[in-house]
Amino acid sequence: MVTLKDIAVKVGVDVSTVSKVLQGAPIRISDARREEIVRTAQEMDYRPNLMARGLRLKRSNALAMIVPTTTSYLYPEIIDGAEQAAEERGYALFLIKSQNPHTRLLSVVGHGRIDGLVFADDQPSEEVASRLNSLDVSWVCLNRTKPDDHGHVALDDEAGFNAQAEHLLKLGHRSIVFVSVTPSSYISGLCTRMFIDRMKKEGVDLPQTHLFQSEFDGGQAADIADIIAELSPRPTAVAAASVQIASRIVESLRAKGLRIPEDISVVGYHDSPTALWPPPGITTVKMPSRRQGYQGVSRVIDLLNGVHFEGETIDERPVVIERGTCAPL
Amino acid sequence: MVTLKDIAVKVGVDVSTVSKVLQGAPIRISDARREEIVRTAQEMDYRPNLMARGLRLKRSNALAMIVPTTTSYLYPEIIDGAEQAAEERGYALFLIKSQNPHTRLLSVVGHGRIDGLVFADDQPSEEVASRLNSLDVSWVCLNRTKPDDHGHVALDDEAGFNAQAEHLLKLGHRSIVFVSVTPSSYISGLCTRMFIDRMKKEGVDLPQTHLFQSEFDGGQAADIADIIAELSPRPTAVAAASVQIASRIVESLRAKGLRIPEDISVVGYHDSPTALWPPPGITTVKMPSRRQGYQGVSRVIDLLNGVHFEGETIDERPVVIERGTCAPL
DNA sequence: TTGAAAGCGCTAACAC
DNA sequence: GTGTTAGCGCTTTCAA
Repeated sequence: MVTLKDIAVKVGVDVSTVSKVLQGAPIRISDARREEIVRTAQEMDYRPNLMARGLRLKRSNALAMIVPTTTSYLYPEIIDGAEQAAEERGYALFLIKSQNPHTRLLSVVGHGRIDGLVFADDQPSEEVASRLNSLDVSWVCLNRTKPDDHGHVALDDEAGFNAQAEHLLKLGHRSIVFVSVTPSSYISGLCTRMFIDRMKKEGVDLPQTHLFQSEFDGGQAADIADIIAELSPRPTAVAAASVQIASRIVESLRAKGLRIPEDISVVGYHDSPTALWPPPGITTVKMPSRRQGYQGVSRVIDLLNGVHFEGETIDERPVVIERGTCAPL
Repeated sequence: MVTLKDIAVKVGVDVSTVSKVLQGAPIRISDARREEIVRTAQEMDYRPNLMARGLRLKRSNALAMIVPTTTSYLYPEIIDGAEQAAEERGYALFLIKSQNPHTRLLSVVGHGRIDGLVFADDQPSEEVASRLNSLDVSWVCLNRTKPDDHGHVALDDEAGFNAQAEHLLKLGHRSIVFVSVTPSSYISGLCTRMFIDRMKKEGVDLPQTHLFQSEFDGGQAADIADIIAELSPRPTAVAAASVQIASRIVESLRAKGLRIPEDISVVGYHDSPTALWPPPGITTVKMPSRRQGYQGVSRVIDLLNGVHFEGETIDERPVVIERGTCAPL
């Protein structure tokens, strides 16, 4: 392992000089010296000892993002955004599989090993949260279980479900089914309301018989599709709060002999590889998940630098990705 | 932040004494003292500074596992096993999303931040491998692209495809299709051969027309199912090298009006949540992936402790999970 | 322009 | 039984 001292000895200067030069600190030094130091460091493949630096600076320059066990298809995008932000700001980003309770998390994050955390899935319990604070670990959540919690980086689901509703309305649909997700966050519990409200503005009422609930991964979607197929009069469109649900519904309705989108239009929510099945894919509302990951990391780093932060909603516009499961009435 | 010194001052002893007591080192000290030190540490919620310890010991006690971008369904099991091993041996385990090339990996692993790596997906390039070695980072791979590479923790796919073949043979099938995966590792390139060899032992020959290749995630499976359905005489069983492929084939064959398993039996490879679709799920060969993750981490830790390691094949037996897509001829 | 020195929190060899 | 001491590699203040 090559240290600052090795370089210092080789060049014939003091370690502190090498340290300053390598950091690009604004010191006055002859260009020749500076160049020689930099070159020598490269030649020797010098890599700073992060433990020593961390001990001195009380900073590890490492972040971790907690992601769920189930390989839910939203996370690759979030992770990509998060990694980009981390890289841009010179931080290392690790992933930790989320587990409940988060007790093991504390020993992994440890003391000084990780500067900040992004909870991409669930949220820390009161106890874990206060331990994190006492360990001086900054953290933000991407999901919300309560409206007024510790700083969050949330998606604008109101805009998302608005966009979904508008897409169907624009195509002329008025007899619509909405399949929400089992509440797992503050927002998912409200999605039915958001969708209904937007519909009501257009004078479209959704009766109770047109409201369903499924697991995010599409668990009960097949049963729901059975019921939808039997409704009379048959609705002309189905909006689902996840693309997995939409995908399953398309499969099930087709299996019953219904044509999608000719007989019924189907639209999902969020975009992911799942949305490509069945081919040529599900029409869906793409939310700015990548950006959410990016901002999550950015905000944690800001917190570390003393920049206060109350919470944030990503204002990038939702985009309807048309893949052929929606048609005009 | 509370340090050893804080405790030492409070109790009225030296830091080194506190250090030794808290590590449970075999020193002679009065029980009263020892008890007081331990109690005080607890009361003050002492947490060792991992940077300081790491600097001193030249060990971070942290490992990372490289997992692929695509949320392939095998990984949850591998990760679970890996985390268990890490926890048992007192290591923190982080996940890093695999990326090609691995250049960013080096800066994330840094110098001293991570003691060892498990590559769960691909393998490091020559260059990255040599950098890791020069950084004194131990590593193992779970996959193999070459037969005689740096120490691996591999699955016994020979036994796996044997078990798959035997299951179909035992049910009386003799006209069989095999769908392999696009080679991504040393083993996956050989899977067709393993299956065929086992079949040949029983006097069953697979003609070229009965051999297909698909992406691991089932990409081309629908097209392949189309061809299978038209084969004449129609084969009585399909063996696939992934459960995703099997799942897609079952769906496609059923969509064409064939009954599974009455008309054709289908068996997958590996087990995962995907195997539950379509209900009640796909009959498959479960490989010891959990164990593979566990051993991967164990071996890295062994390497760190100077225990040499050439490579290993998990000898836990593959198990056929019967879910109803296979029937006797 | 450059160097000396202190110290981050911890461990371990050695002294008493 | 317990304390002294040195040092891991780095940064930063202060001195020259």
